[in-house]
Amino acid sequence: MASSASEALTPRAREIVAAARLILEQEGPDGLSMRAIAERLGIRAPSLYKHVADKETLEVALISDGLAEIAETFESAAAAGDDPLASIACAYRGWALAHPHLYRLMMDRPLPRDRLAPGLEDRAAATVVAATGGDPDAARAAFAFAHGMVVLELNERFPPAADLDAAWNRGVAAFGRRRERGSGA
Amino acid sequence: MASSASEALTPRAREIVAAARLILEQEGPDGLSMRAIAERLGIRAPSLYKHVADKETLEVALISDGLAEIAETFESAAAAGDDPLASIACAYRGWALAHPHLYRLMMDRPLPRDRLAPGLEDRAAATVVAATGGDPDAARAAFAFAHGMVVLELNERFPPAADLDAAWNRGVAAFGRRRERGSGA
DNA sequence: GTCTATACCCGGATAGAC
DNA sequence: GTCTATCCGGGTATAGAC
Repeated sequence: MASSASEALTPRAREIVAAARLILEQEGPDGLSMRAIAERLGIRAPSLYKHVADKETLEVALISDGLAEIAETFESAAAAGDDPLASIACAYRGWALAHPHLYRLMMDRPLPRDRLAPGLEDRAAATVVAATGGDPDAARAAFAFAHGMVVLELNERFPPAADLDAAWNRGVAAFGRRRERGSGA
Repeated sequence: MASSASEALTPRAREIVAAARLILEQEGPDGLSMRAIAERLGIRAPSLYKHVADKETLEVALISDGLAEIAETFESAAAAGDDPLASIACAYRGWALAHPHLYRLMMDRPLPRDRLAPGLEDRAAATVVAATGGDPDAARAAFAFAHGMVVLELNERFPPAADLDAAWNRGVAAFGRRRERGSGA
């Protein structure tokens, strides 16, 4: 199943993307230079340009891979528990905290929609919409809440003593599908 | 009333901060170089260092000023309408959309708490806590929601057709103080 | 308080040899 | 496909003259 945009790249280019990701996750965005990527592969920076057009292409590949991973994570989470929105929220937070620099790279700018695999963005969104009972306003509000919580947590914006789990629960409860009488199926 | 941290700076330093703010708001963070600031003031970059220690000090001043403005905005909003949380949310969104680059400078990193005027952060937070009926979890969730909405809107993350006002209303309703029977006073 | 000159670092990217 | 050499741009910041 082709879920990663970097699969359209040559094998060598995929190695370069993989090296870039390691550097990004370990050293942050300031460490992600073409020179550093080349060094990790044991070559010189100019050689990279035989395989990748430019740095921006590399970043698009990283963003695309991250999006695909989030979509997969959402689908697993939604299928797992009896409270899809809570499961998705938990998965979202977990993924973001596990990949802070990649998460920021993905979120801190407009999506390069014209360079992503078609349907990728919708795939991630669909599970959230479903979990909010098909209400797009609630889905967007829930997305905003989750992103806000994650990014404020990453940026150490809350007081150290703050109970972030409680705040998460408060938000998830606010946007969850209203339980219907009887079965939800 | 001393609400702005840059009031502790010399008059010339405040002129520099003002120039920096104009550049930041008009050209974004990449345009905010010491050279550009100096040029706007009709001097050379090295001269700035007679008045300001370094660039980071300048950024702290910008952040501090922005925080003070937000706190003032919140206080006015909370006092104005009959639904404080909705008023604050509206003020928050309005301020952020009016100052996108400054907003990001303020939010995209940990707060330099040790370099801010004491009580400044709490002052902004207090109105939100009050508007959520004193529930800190709800206040944090509301903060996260508002920040998420604003930053996703700034980053053009929602579909162009999305009704963001509706999403805002959905979130504000979710975190607002539960109306008590009779009067709220 | 401003200047010139400059040190020192970094980055992305290209040309052309091998 | 990799290399060396290099271009060209940018940035913060300091030294020392005036």
